[in-house]
Order: sequence, then C-alpha cells, then structure tokens
Amino acid sequence: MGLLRLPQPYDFEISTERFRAFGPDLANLWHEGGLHRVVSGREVRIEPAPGGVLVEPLDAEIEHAAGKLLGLEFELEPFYAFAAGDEVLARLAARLSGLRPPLAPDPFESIVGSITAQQVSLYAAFAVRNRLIERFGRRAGYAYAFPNPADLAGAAEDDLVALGFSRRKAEYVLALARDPLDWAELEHLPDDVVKERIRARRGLGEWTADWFLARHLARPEAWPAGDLGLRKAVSAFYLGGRDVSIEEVREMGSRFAPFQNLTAHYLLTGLRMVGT
DNA sequence: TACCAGGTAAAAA
DNA sequence: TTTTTACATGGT
Repeated sequence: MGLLRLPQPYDFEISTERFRAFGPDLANLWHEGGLHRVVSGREVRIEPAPGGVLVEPLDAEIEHAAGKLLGLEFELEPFYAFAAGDEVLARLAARLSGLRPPLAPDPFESIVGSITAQQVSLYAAFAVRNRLIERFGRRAGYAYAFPNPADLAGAAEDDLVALGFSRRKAEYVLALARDPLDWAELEHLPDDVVKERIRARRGLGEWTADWFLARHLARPEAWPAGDLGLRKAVSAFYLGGRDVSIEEVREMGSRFAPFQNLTAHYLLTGLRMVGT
C-alpha cells in the first residue's frame, strides 16, 4: 500500500491550502480532496490518511517528490518552540498547527512560476501559467507535467506572448529554457551565492531568488522581504497595518532567525486563513 | 472604467 | 547616481 507515514503534527488541509487559494494549478492539481502531480510521466495522487498520507502509486522517486510537496524537510517542533516566544507566531502556530509549507519539486517550474507571478496578481499569474502548461506540458490523468527546459527551448517568443506573457517575460523564460542554471550545483551552495547565481540571469531578481531559496531549496533563513504578500502580512500582524518598506521587512527578518522561511509561510497562510 | 496585483530591466533625469 | 516608465492579465 502507498501509505506514507508523516511526523506529527501534520495537517493536510492547511498544508495544501495554497494549491486551492488562487485557482487551479494544472501541474499541482487539487481534485476531489487530493493533490495530483505527474512524476516521470505518471500521475500521482496524494490524499490524507490516518497517520500520514496515501500516495498512489508509490516508489522511491515518487516518495521523494511527495516529500517535497508535503514539506517534510521542515522541522516544526523547533519552530514551534521558537514561536512560543513571539505573541503573533504563537497564535499562528496554534491555529495553523501541522502546516508544512509545500516545496516545489522542480527548480525550473519554481523559477518560471515566479516569472509569471512578477508584478501581476496570483490569479492572473496562474491563468497564464496554466496556459503554458496546457500548451507545452504533457498530460497524465488529471494533472500535467510542467514543461521541461527542453520542451520550451524550441518555442518562439510569439508563442509565449500568445499565452499572455509579456514580451520581456517570454524572453526571460526562453533564455532560461535554452541555458538552464546548474540546479544540482545550486543545492550545495550557500544562500548568498545561490542568490548571486540566480540574479545574474536577466529577469531574475532578488524576489525570485528569495522564493527559490524558500520554496525549492527549503533554506531555513530564506525571507522574501520584497514580496507584496509578506509585506502586507508583516504590516497587518506586527505594525498595525501601516505601510512598510522592503528594507524594513528585510531588517525585521533577523528577529525570526533561523526560522525566517517558516515564519514567512505562517504569516502568509495566517493572513489568508486566520486573519489578524 | 479605472486601478491594483506575491517585480524587473531599461530609460530618463 | 536615483527616479520613472513599460510591461500584459484578471479581479474588483
């Protein structure tokens, strides 16, 4: 059987909220109470089960991808111990107990997803991104495999513009598809070097680099200070709703060290599911 | 109808 | 060097 036991606490509904919050994601598709994703051409379904989740089918490769989607790399107990000392986080940790932020298993998907989300609302970003997936990805069951660099390398800028990409974003995505970063190498580099490597590419700025650290590499101290959603959450939870600069949010990150990544996710999810 | 939304690069000052 | 502008879509 495909039962994957998970360290407790684990809350499937809260942890997967992000897959439902901004409309469907064809590569990480919520369907009838479960999450569908294509792994090596096969559709995998993950659904809640007592003591963990049911993963069908299940093999070593699928277990690895599922572990990413389920945020298993995050250790909640040390974070909750830390959160107890912060009034806001203590409340969010209690209300969102068992939230493990989902990680993006595929680095290219993670970066391209960020490009689509630059500047525009997440609803608009998902709409454009889904059209890219339908056009260049491969369907297996309900979900699609997100396009690989090779799937996009031969595309024309006009093809992506026709899907709703700006001319600029189409350039960024195609340049990355034709000359991908060395993803395996990035896994072993320190945060600041990863950020340098990413920012060296046209169209990839600090915000994109920070989310890559947070959502693909699961770096504990990743803190996307430039993120509009995080700025709103910090403002709402800590500053009484007043406007806050990117610089101020970045500086505030140090008080959450070394749990900035989990803090960011609890604040963002907290704003959507709990409120202030 | 405007305006804003989980940025970034390039032009203009 | 710092500030302003263009970008394309979807929701309100």
